Amino acid sequence: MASQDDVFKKIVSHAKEYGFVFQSSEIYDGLSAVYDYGQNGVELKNNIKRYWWDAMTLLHENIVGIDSAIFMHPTIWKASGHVDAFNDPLIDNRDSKKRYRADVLIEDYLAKIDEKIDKEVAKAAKRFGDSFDETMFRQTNPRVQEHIAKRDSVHERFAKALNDNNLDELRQIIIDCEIVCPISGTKNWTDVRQFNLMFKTEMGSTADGAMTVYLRPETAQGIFVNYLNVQKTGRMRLPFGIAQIGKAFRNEIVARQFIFRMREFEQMEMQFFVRPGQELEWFKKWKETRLRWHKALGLGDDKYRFHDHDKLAHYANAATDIEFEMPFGFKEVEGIHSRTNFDLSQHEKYSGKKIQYFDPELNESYVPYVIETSIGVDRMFLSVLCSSYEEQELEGGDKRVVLHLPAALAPVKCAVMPLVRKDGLPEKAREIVNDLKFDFSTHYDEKDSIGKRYRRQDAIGTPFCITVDHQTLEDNTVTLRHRDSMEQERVNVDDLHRLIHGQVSLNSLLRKLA
RNA sequence: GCGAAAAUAGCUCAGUUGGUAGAGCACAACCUUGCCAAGGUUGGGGUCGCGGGUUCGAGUCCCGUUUUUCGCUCCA
Repeated sequence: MASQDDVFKKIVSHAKEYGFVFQSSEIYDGLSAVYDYGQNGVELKNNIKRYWWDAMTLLHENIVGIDSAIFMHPTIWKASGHVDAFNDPLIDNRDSKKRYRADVLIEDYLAKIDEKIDKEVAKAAKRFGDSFDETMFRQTNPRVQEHIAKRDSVHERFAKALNDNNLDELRQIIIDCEIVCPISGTKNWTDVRQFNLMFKTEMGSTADGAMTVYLRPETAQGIFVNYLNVQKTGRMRLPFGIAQIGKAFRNEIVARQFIFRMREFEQMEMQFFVRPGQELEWFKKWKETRLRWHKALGLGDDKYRFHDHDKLAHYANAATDIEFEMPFGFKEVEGIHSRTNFDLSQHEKYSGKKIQYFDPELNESYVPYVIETSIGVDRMFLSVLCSSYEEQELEGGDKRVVLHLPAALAPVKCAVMPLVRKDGLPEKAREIVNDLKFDFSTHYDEKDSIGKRYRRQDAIGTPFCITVDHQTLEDNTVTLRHRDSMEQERVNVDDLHRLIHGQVSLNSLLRKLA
């Protein structure tokens, strides 16, 4: 396990040293759980996104893409359940380590005062018998009056604190009322915090005209609210899917493990709309389709497993994760959910618009059911990086660090280098670059020894190195060096394009899926 | 969020009882160089995460804070 941690540390260092991932705002000490992609990272990430996008939209004629805004109408998050589920003021007891809703603690306390009053009343009623005047008793009895005064003053503070969303005041009420933890019996409380996972901001420039809007915590809702637009303008017939790639934001309480759990992250989601009753059949189909997409990358079939959910979310009737073996264990990379008609029905209810599909075969209208495939771009990036990283011992005791990236995902496809920096070799190499650069991301490098230059390319996962030597000037051939085997072959310059294209194009990956 | 550990050059790290901030690799320039991190010369780069305190003097001791990692907790 320790060596696994070491490997992960090395991968994180490597990611920084070679321009894949940097900590955000690093020169200002960084920002917790936010990361930037560097010059090589952005290329790798874009290639991953392109692989997914093409697999969805090119290979399925009934799947189209959209790009919805990050800002959405706030009511959408009420409809989806995101607002209510995560707006509670929470407080922890440091001794029992239990977490409570602060408002519930105070309400319980108020209820207990009422119980005390009722007890006093009951006792008096027993004593006075038929002549007991309850209203009079409540208004005049000093002990009851004391309880009522206490209750009313606390209730007033409580209502005001809730209304002002004043968390400090909520805590102060708990302290002042000497409310104890039901488990530990102590008053050792933390601050009251609101664990809303959604980031809030304001839209509109004037204070009174401003509206609270949220940064979306998932991209899925952007698809649901555009269901009608796409279905109608695209003349889509069920079953069909809508795909989207975009940023999402979650104010995670604990965000850790490098780019595995970030506060700002990117999702690739596809919502597939089907006839009610057929959803589980499609769920199964998409499980297989998605796993095939992962395995086509060749990172190792044994690195994947399904994790079926036993406990289902309120909106789902089946759910599974595709987990990938990271250096820190099997972790969720993609989720596949059968979301029923929950989301579209909720939007029907909250928007007042009819969101249905007229099925010409059944001759009836219904709210479609949805199968969702949702994959984290950054997690995918991490899984590719981790499984590609290798420290090799070479013959003669040399070492090299090589990224065995799938060639189609590599940030740089080939590097062209003159064997020596003289005799017209650099010029010839430039000539080759100027031809290849229109189709492939191509590096030129003439600095340092040839071995060193190979190692530099290995470290960022460049699949091919092309070396120009004196023979090139005579017969127009170069050596083509393969990253993984380190083997070289002598090929004609005119064949380079064809040879490289066959290995590095997305096309070659996509064909495995057909 | 709680507990623990760490932070020194781009990377990996050393830095003695508190006494002028170092190494290897990397980077830049020039020379040399015929295929897997070659050699030579020269150079750039660090207010030791940040802010206080103790001290004649702090990378080193104390307090706070930020970030990261690990365990627990949480995860619609």
